[in-house]
Amino acid sequence: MSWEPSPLEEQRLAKLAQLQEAGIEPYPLRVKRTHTTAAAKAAFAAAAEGEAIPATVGGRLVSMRDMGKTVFAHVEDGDGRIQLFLRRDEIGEESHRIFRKLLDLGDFVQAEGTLFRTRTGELSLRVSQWTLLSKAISPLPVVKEQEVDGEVVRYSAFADVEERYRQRYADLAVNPEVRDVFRVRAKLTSALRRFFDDHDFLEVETPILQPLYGGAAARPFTTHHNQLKQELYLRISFELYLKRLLVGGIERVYEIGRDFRNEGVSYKHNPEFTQLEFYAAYWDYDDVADFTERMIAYAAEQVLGKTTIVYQGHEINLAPPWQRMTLRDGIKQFAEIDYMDYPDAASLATAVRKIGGNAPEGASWGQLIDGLLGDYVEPNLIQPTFVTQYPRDISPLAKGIPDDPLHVERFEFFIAGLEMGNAFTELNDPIDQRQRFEALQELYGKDDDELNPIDEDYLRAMRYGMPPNGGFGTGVDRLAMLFSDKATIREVLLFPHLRARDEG
RNA sequence: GGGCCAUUAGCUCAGCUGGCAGAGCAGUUGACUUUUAAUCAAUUGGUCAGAGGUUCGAAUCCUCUAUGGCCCA
Repeated sequence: MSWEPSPLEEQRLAKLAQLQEAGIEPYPLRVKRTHTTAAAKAAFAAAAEGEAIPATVGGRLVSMRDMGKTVFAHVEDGDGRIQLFLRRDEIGEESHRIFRKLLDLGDFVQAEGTLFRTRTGELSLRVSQWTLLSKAISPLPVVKEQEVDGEVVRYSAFADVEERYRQRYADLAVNPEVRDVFRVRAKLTSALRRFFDDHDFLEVETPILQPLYGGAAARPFTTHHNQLKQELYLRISFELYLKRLLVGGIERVYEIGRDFRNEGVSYKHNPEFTQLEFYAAYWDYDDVADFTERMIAYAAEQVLGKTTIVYQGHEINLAPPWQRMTLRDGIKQFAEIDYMDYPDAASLATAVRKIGGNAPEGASWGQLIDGLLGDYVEPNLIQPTFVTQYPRDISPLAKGIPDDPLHVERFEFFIAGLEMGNAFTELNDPIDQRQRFEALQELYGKDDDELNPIDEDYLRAMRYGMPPNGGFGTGVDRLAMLFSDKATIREVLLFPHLRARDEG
């Protein structure tokens, strides 16, 4: 799509030409900023009464009030805003005229002067000289603010959800609270890394382009290496690579990175999302659960300064210990079915349909149970909860519970009615693992496109001996939603996936 | 995949049972030397998402398409 200037953009292009005619470089190379807006405010606060503090600030012009011979304007930088105060008899007639006539909201400017308070008490910069830093051609949406009883009231805004995502740069430029969401997100990932680093975990990066995919039930994206003439998949999880590293002698390992799943898009799913996985040798799933609740509480403390958070109107206490229930008890409680009374898929499907539940044709026993969990249990788990002991046939990488042929040592945890993560006592028996993979092929057949191919190299690694270990995975985006009180994953992704649109 | 809703000026939105397409902000011109949603006066700006249909006449009714939102599976 090519760009046709709008009438407003034509006006600004004309101003750009006039600036150049006046000898002003609209995109200069160098900047001479001495203070951020925050530093300027701090310097003024620290100075003695009446002391003249010189400062040069730079930022985006976000408001202008032209009083004739006097102009008030606000510039915004990464730290905040400061008001500029320009008088014709102090900056010169030509400079004054150009500022009023040829600058627009959205332009970046630099202003030099001294700090003072205006009559109404606002800390401002009395400008002696200003320069243009960058001319904006396209008009940003104009957002006006007024402080009423300490509350900032916004009048007019940039609110169209689709446009905000498609033009996130404009969204960020205009809506400061959007920038805050991504500060929270960045604090979250750095807090998680710190927690792992403090517990002797090694951060690693494993292949995103993989010859085989695995570690989760999901359809992959496929791609192609031209020179090698090789089909490749974008990873759907890190699991099988991270566990290879345990074989290699790395005892505690984690990775934070991107996973890709070729599936539907929803308020909690994006085709690419950020995953956190860790594996620790000599741990079982109880150790992992203990670590998990401490990790999330630590992150909340670091990011938000407290372990009690409010999410979509629910007050949630993240401080350990979290409640724990078996999956069987959870389903008994919320769906009023004891699935152990229905030991095969057919009878369980009948029971599910009897309570009005969804039981797709061909669903396995474990898949039916997983469906009951999602439909009946998950929405009720507002306070953090570990749901433990999962059906074996949907958990091919988890170790079985002794003397229980139907269940494995696995938990998922839920907060605010959202599935937040998944963990097991990891299966480290290469013979059992092969049988599990083969059983899956048998149970789900070749027509299930969520079924992973058997990864022979992974089995080879296991045959060298894998220490007993506990593993864990969580969606970082969902944690970011939780910590920033956002109802959709798109609000915590800078550039969420949207369908392509014809732009003419 | 199904249902409901939305799409009108750069932004936020009105526009009724079909009858000249509007407001606020932004923009433009002018006034104003401490304003802050500055104010005052004047003023520009439209492929009413796209295509087709009904009608003397469609932003408005109907059909299809596109994109998005919400709910359901």
